[in-house]
Amino acid sequence: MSQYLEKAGVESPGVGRMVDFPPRVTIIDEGEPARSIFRIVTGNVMISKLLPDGRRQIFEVLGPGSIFGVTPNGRHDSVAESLTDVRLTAFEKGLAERSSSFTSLVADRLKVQICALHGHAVLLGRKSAVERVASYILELIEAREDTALAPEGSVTVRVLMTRSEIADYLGLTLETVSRAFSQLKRDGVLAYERHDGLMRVSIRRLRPLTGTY
Amino acid sequence: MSQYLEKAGVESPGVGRMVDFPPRVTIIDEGEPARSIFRIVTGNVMISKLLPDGRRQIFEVLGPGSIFGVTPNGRHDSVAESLTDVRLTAFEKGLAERSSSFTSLVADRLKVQICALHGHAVLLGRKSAVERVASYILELIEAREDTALAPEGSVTVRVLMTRSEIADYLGLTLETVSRAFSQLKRDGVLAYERHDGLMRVSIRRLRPLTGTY
DNA sequence: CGAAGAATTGAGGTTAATCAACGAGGGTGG
DNA sequence: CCACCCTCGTTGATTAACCTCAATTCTTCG
Repeated sequence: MSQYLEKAGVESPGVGRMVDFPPRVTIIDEGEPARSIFRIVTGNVMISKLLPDGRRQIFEVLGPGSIFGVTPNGRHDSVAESLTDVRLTAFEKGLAERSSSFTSLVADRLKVQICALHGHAVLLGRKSAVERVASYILELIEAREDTALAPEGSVTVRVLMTRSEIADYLGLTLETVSRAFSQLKRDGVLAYERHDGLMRVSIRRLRPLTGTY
Repeated sequence: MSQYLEKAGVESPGVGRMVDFPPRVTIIDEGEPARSIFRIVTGNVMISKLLPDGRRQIFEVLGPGSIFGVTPNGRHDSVAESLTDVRLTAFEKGLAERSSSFTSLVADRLKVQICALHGHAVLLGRKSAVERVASYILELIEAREDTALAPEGSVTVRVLMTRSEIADYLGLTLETVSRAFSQLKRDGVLAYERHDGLMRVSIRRLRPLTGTY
């Protein structure tokens, strides 16, 4: 387990303890014995796997309410790392498994995750580079809290991941991701000047490019 | 729901009813309202999604003991079709959700599935064509019932899927899959003459080609 | 035996990866 | 405060992997 977990733990027995992490630190390492199940209170967490030669695949980017650290055997099969500042609730594994209300909460979340993984498999197996990036941006838009505004017009999103992280999420190289962004910009699908992650997106133009609709 | 389900149903109340399907028929269609949860007794089931333009991605091939037809909302998000002759147990959704023992069985299976989907995402996002096919064959070997024999030597496996189905599973074209098989054959990793799916595989030579170890 | 579906193989094209250079922004230390 | 460095992003040139199109063979089944 990480250093941060030990330091930041605030006991709150029976409910789970609060834990905080700074951006881009490892929360769970692959192969580690599974002691806790985590629930995201605020922030984002990336779940990934590393091949022995260094290739990485990120398969999920989780937000508030999501659960991670669940495994079939007693050992974590993937890496979890913070993308932003993160606040988590950590539940002791054995304890959590005996609570039926908790179990059904976990089961519900797993169903949502499986759904998302199915969609991501389609993206990885069957979509072109531009389709992948377009799908990614649409995902960002749909994940926003203020989901109300402008369902079909233009919206502003903040891209928190680096080009390299997006590449590892979409099964591309960072250069290809960058080129796809540039093309979408040229085509008037999205607009940005500074490299601060903020971009204005035309949903109407974006949606047809995702391959899904 | 499919025609077969209605015809073949054999009531066995409280436990779930038995249902049989011939090979390569649709068990669940995408978008269909979710009424039942299925458990495989014998045979194999493929879970896939179709893009509007016809591109298909198969993300799981399930065997005995596996569960499918579980969704977060009340609607199926993917297609389930039989690969072989299949015998299933169908559980009424509402009923199943009220049984806590059933819920925890489902949860356990979902965890295993998520694990498999993670591995498959790595394959789709980061592996070469030959690595994908090698991984696929290794998967077949590990899924066999008679898993005892020859842990490191040569084994015989039966490839049930067509090249086209394998391609849709591995995110490739059927030609690329065929070429990968041919290459593995040339390199002495596997051997076969007839196109009946039976092949002799050297696990020792196969494993290093999967990219995972 | 003929037809249809599946697998193989070849030739050529396209997409994305690789290799490489450069610019912008942010932080650190002199 | 400024120079430097480092990371991140962008873009160009080239290469490699995989896809597409096409022809041929194998297998099964009526």
